[in-house]
Amino acid sequence: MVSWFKQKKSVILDKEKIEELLTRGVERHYPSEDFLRQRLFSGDRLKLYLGIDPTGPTLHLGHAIPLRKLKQFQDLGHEIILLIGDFTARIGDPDKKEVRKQLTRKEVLENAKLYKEQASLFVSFKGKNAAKLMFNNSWHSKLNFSDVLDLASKITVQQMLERDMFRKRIQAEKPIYIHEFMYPLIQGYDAVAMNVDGEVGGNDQTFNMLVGRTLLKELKGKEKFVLPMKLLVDTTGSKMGKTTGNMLSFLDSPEEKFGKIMAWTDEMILIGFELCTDIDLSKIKNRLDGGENPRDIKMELAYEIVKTYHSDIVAKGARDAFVKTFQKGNTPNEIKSVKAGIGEKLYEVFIREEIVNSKIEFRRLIEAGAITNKTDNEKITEMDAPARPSVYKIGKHRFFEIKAM
RNA sequence: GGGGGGAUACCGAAGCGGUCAAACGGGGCAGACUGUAAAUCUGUUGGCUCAGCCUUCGGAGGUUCGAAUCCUCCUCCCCCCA
Repeated sequence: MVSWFKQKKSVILDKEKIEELLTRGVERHYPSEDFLRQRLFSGDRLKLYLGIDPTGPTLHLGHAIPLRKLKQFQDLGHEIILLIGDFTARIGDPDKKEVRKQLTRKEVLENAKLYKEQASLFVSFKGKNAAKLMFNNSWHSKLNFSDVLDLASKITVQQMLERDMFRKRIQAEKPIYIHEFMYPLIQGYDAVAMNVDGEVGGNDQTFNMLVGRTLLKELKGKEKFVLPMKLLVDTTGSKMGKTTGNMLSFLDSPEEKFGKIMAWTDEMILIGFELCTDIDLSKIKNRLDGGENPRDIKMELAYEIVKTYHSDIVAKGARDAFVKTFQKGNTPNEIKSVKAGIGEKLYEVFIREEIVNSKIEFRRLIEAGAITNKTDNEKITEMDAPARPSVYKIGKHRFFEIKAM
């Protein structure tokens, strides 16, 4: 009883903060918003987690959104866990089109290496309410076939088939392997293994998170809340997916991050503020409605986001670089520099440095008038133009400085 | 186990003996327009020693002057029946 009293005291019951937590960026609430509100006001210290599968070498902006939500829970004194899906990543969450290539344990661990460090930009792994880092291989690797059967008996095939990924596969007459089919079950078991009160994640994870909810209810009689977050997408739906390549990576340079955000459509400005900053949304909305140039508001968004990853000064620098390069058409301060030998042709250097893939690709760029020598302010029109020590620009965004060897 | 259908470039999808490096759509890249926006329009999207040549249509053989297209075997997938 004593410890229970202690826990009660450690949780903050700030009404405003709780409402912000319940609404900002949240797509839905399971089982209900009121359920979670009651839990938050009950004074209980809740245990919740965010699971990330280390399928790629770095976190990206999409991960930051639920991480920020996790942070809000942490700030209120709740117990938060960042779960690295080192087991689940090997299977891969089923994709709507193809069977994923299975990763090796080594690849997965390699990917996960920087995750904690990157996640600590948002949640704290230090101090008195430090976030915990867990790995789901530690329990999944111990389950045997009999355990798996017990779990599998809690979910029906019909329930599993509700997953849109599976439906799409079936519709497209593409194979679904049993190990993929079991993915939601495996991921769902995480909630049981950690015996949590809740989970946050992207809206695309709703199905998996709900499987966890079902399992926890079946096995421990516990009502797990599930908080799916809105996804950062443009009006057409899925422009920001990592497959399309324009997702902000944590490892992008500040300038790249700034530029990528500026390339978002205007319709994403408000959702961008909602999901990636703490700024009051009503003010932004008023300004947008008031006819202010969306570009300027987007610049602020880009600045705010870059600031969360780097620092105020760096964000300002990225903004200045953006203005200088794209609004005034100058050369950015920091550009990739490559060496060229005497007598080397421009295409030879570009191919060697993998700036272009082939000679014919270089030719196409020449023919399109896409390559400029910025130092001489001259368009390159000849295939065999020499590689001069100058700054070259390909298209709008790519700058290279060639230096003599 | 039986029967039928299918595997085509980054993805989807035409082609079914020569005119096929392969229509069309999406995505990518580039150009115009702009706010590096978005939308739109245009070009381009295997490689090279570039009016030509080489490699590519699941894999391996074969038929043919000639194959993505026909035949054989293999691998994989889907559907229907049991």
